[in-house]
Amino acid sequence: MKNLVEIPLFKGLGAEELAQTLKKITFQRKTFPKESLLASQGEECNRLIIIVSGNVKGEMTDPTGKNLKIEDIIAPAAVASAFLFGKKSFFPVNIIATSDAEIIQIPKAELMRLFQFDERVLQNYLGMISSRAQFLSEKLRFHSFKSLKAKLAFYLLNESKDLIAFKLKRSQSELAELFGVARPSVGRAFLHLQEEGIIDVHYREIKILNRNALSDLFND
Amino acid sequence: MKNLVEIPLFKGLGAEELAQTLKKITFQRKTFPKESLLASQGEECNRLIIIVSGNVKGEMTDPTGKNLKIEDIIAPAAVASAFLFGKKSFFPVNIIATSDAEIIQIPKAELMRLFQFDERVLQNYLGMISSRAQFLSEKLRFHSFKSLKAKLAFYLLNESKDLIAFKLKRSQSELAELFGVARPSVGRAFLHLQEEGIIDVHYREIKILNRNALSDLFND
DNA sequence: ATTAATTTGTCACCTTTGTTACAAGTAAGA
DNA sequence: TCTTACTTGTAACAAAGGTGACAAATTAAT
Repeated sequence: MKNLVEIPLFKGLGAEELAQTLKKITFQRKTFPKESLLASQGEECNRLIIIVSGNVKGEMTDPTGKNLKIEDIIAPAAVASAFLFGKKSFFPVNIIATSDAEIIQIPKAELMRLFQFDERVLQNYLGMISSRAQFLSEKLRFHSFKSLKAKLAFYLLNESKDLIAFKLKRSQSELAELFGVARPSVGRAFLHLQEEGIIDVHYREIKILNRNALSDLFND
Repeated sequence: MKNLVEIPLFKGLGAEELAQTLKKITFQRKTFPKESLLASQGEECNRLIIIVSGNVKGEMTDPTGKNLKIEDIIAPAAVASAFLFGKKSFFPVNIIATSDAEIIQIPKAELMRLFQFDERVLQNYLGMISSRAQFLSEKLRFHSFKSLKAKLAFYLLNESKDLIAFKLKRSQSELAELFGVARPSVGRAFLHLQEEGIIDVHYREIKILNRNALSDLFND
């Protein structure tokens, strides 16, 4: 049983302080087995769900029936925090446990009371939903790149962190899923970048030979 | 001089009530002439900027020095609200007035005080960021539809509002821009749907002949 | 009603990505 | 070490969408 002090929403509060605060509100604490559904796309979002331990993912179902993974959420983190206060408060994605997961659920009204009790919790929550909006905004910018090569170039530049040579954290299959394209297409895109002398690829080892050319690909 | 009661952040507050509340905090009210810079890329985002009247744009300077317009913001609206409390608390773009603009600026700490004075303001702010996230999420879901036909089918079903025949609000060129494809491709997609007997098209007049087939295009 | 501007239909050809398939390379465990 | 599972390289063909062009239809403006 993980300690709730480690949760971002409660950052800055001491253990005893947190215990006292939590006594004032009503909330649930429960566990979900791997692969189970915590919430489904379209369901009413009337509570804050926080992953205390374990991992979950947000997944959108696309028209061909394939699932497009939007995000991995690794404990400790909140789910659907940005959708709790909107006009249409419905989950935008299916929330699925990718491991056994322990969560807490706080009803919306109780969360508001929590904000009144402790300004730090409010600060934390504002930070969480703001970061979420930033994340979505970046994801959208990413999807707006027209060609696969542009997406790959953007991804590689971000991954490289100013290093010339580095190792990819994901397989080509995972990249294909992230980019929403077929796996061989990712292979081809790597091949093209290599043929153009922009990068050097050997399995997951990447060497950036022409950083400017790489950024030109998405800075049209 | 626009009335601040019309601003979304202060929705639900009466004029007198709002005046009293605003007396308790420190904030700036000022005007910017057309083309002037309200905030620059990289600058710390430590205040909420609300456009009371006029229009501004967000513009990004890319590595090669070109300016790329990211977003238009039309009064009344908040600027960079997700960057005030987020992890990356720097303006990601230059904020430039595209007309004479009247704004108010509330320092972050004063905004927090405002949240304490009036829970409705907090609710409004939470709602604003939530709506933004919902907007982004829907946009993302739309982009996740793999084929143009799926996007078009989704769009047509949403536009139809249970009617069999209706008139499109947008031209094919506008749809092309919305979908991120070329204009003739939109025309082809309409043609295909017509050839398949799913819809009947005559310029902007649309008749849905097979609603199920239409939803199948993005539902599986 | 007539003209001008915009929108739409459609064509031919090109590029990118999807699909399927199989061989070869790599990593991790027995 | 050897085996097994997974990842990568690559090929051939299909399908979707991009591009540029032009005519025809519609709408807006005079």
